[in-house]
Amino acid sequence: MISTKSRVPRQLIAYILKKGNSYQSDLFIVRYTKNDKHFSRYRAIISKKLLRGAVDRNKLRRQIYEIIRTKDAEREEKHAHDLILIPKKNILPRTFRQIEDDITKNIINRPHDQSEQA
RNA sequence: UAAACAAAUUUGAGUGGUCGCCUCUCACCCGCCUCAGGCGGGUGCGGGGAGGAAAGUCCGAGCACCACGGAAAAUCGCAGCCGGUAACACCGGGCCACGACGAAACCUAAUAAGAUCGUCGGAGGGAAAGUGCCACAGAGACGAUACUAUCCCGUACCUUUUUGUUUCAAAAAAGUGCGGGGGAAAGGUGAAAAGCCCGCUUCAGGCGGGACAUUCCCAAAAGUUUUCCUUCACGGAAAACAAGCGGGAAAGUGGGUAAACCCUGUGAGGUGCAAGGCGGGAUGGAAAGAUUUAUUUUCCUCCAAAUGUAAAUAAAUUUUCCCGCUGCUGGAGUUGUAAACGCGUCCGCCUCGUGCGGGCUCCAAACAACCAAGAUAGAUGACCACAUUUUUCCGCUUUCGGCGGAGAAAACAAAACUCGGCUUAUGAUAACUCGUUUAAGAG
RNA sequence: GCGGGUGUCGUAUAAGGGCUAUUACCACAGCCUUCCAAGCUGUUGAUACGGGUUCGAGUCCCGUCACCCGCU
Repeated sequence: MISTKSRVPRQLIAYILKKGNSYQSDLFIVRYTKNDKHFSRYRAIISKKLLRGAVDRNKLRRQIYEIIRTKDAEREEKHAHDLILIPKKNILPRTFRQIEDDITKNIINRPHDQSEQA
């Protein structure tokens, strides 16, 4: 789990989902915007259609936040972003290590600024 | 007594370490307002951090706002009795000619049924207010009907017999066919047959009596509640409610189905913490709708412009939500010890009873201790090591099997204002109770 | 969080409490054709699950499960 200030504030979520830029990794749909902080903020949203029980849904969200905490927690960045991660259906059979690889390679180390310029 | 199986109740998933999350108290630091102090942010020590079902949202409440002069109707529930309770569709007790299964006395040639007893279950008012439905089969399924059998009358004169006669004709009786009528005591059908039983009688209807159910009255009563008296305690008295049981009277009706409509009694105003209150409203986001202004496009008109119509975009205006605090965590609370009464159950004793004494479970006065979840796109996770169980693969040994290594799994499932129940999911391990089976022993 | 609704062969649909549960497409088999298609004939296959009421439930009542739709 990451602290409250490292998570995207609640009132920005609707705005990011509607107006933010978007791309997909192997396991996630990602929507993001720039922010004026010196660190990136994250939020994981899991659909009730993906996992029906509340226990499984809470566990997946905690694992995602745990990966972000160990790999990216409050890292200093010049151009930080607010990111929302939405898991896709093919995340279900994956182990913790496989999810960790996908987030590290495709999301945290991705140069978001280039895609904006393009 | 032991073992196995099954059910109910209680318990609710190992240990340690690293990093990390939410919240509370205290201390320190920073910033702002003000100078008692308050607000915001940060750091550190310490405390706390999901369940028996948090679930389904099926009932009952608290709490909050809105509406409201009263009554009735409609709609939606509930349904024998007493009590527990804030309340309930929950729980406990006892009742029932309510149902199922079992036992066996009496009766009987024997069986069945039946009064009785035991166990389990029961959404258990009313079918004598009315309406509807009851397939197939069957005569008939509820204002009864007329198939078979049966009785009466008429008729045919086909058959037989008798009387009579030469014969024919005629008459009577029986049988058969046809028509009309009487009529429910017999049958087979069916889940169910005009309610049941007994006696007398008729060609057949018919008559009388009994038992049960219904209503009213009377007497007593399981049980419960309240009050009073007395006592160390046991206890006693009175009043109220009282299902069912018994007696008497009336009525003179009787198939089933009300989880069919309905009738009777009884209850319910609506919305739900996203209720509601306070603050903020600077910027921004979402939704809704309208107005104004500007631009662009289309249409009408047209030489063109302006005006008008429709659409899109932008800006402004309005409302609601998004934000912070509150409601918000202490409540009909939980745990432990446990008196007395009482229900249940087991054991012993005798005078064998609605008996006495004792043990256990439940219930529970009183006392003590504790209250430490309050998140808000929603706080408990990840990794490592060890231990237990199950399982897969590989290697060694090899009769079942054992040893070593690697991997996987270890229930159902997570608060969202708070309680009381119900229902459903799961059941490692342990405890206790009841039941069944087997084995051994005793009578 | 709150509320409403629906479950019938593989698919889409019928069925006043009274059947061996209807019809069409699909599937399978046969006929027809040189072969395929079309056509004809036949077969298989279902009341979501568990109880209750009733002589008798797809239907009535209760409880689960799955799915769908609203409010927010």
